[in-house]
Amino acid sequence: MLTRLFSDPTLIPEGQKYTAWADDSESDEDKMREERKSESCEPVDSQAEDSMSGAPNNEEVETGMEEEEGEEDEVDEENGARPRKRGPKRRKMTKARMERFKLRRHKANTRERNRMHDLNSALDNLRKVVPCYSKTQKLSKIETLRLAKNYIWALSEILRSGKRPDLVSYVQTLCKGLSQPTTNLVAGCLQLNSRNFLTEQSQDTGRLHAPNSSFAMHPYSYQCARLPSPQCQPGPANSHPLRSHPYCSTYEHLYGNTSPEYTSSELEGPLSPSLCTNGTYPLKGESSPDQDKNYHYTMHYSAVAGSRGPSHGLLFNNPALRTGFHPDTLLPYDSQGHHDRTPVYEELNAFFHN
DNA sequence: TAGGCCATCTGGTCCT
DNA sequence: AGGACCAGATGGCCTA
Repeated sequence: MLTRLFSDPTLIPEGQKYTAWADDSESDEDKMREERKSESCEPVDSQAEDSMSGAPNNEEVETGMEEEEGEEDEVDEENGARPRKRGPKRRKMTKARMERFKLRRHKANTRERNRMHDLNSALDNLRKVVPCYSKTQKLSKIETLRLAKNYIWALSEILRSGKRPDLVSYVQTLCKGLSQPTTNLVAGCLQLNSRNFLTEQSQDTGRLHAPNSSFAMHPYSYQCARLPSPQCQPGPANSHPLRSHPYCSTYEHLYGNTSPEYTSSELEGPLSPSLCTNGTYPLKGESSPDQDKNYHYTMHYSAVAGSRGPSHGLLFNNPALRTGFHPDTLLPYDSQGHHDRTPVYEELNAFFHN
């Protein structure tokens, strides 16, 4: 690869590993890529750069780039050949200019890589603060953004209305526009029994979209029953999944049981088999006996507790919160351990149960 | 094997 | 001039 020709380890930030750099063996694919790069290597050098280059004409490199030179190469588009390129004429590449171009390109590639890594890092942080975080089964970028948007919207509605949202509506809000696997994941994280979901959806539409529902003004359609995520399914014996799963907080944990059909007995009983009306998207490892040890999902509500300012006065102006709940004691998310926010959960839980 | 997701390279554009 | 940002292209990996 071209970049490898100029691979300078000092240009790679410490602690960052890139596949392209880590792999020292040059595969056929790499060679093909290099050839492709050489073909597209047509830098337009500035006059200044040209003047800097004191290379004599006999230093001109015989490469495919010179093919762009001359009128004879500007082929008529109607003939189906390459379109005539605009801009200044390509200058012949001397070795020195070629070296400078490659160095420039290499530096730009490094910057771009770092930029994308920063972007991915930020995305990872976002994954941690939206519901259903998992280190082992990450949400895709687009799904993370969608879920984050829905989550923000749901929290905003809670703040605005000051009411406990309906469980199903809450899940619907979170899952709006998400893919089926992600929807299953979120629903599973919320311990939403798929049978209940179907029942409520088909029989209780009026309640779901009742005027007093926090999420009633944004109805949307669903195509499939939401599967209880295997990651949060009940463990062996009579252990409640929420109790057996230290990182699996739930809607009920926070808001209490608000759905008539969503009883604790159903929660504690065996969940119905995985159900999907369109028969697709069973999650990987759904029936795996050791599924619990492989997945750890969290539900996050600290954003509600951490909200401040006049626009979020609802929670903190609530008398229930004035007793024993001190928002000033809350730390920014980054300064807290990710799984170390139990007191916040408890206080929020107390608020929603008052 | 097709499709989704991702990392990387690349050239263009805009800004400082 | 150089960096940031962006979008297109490409190929690898994984899964249904």
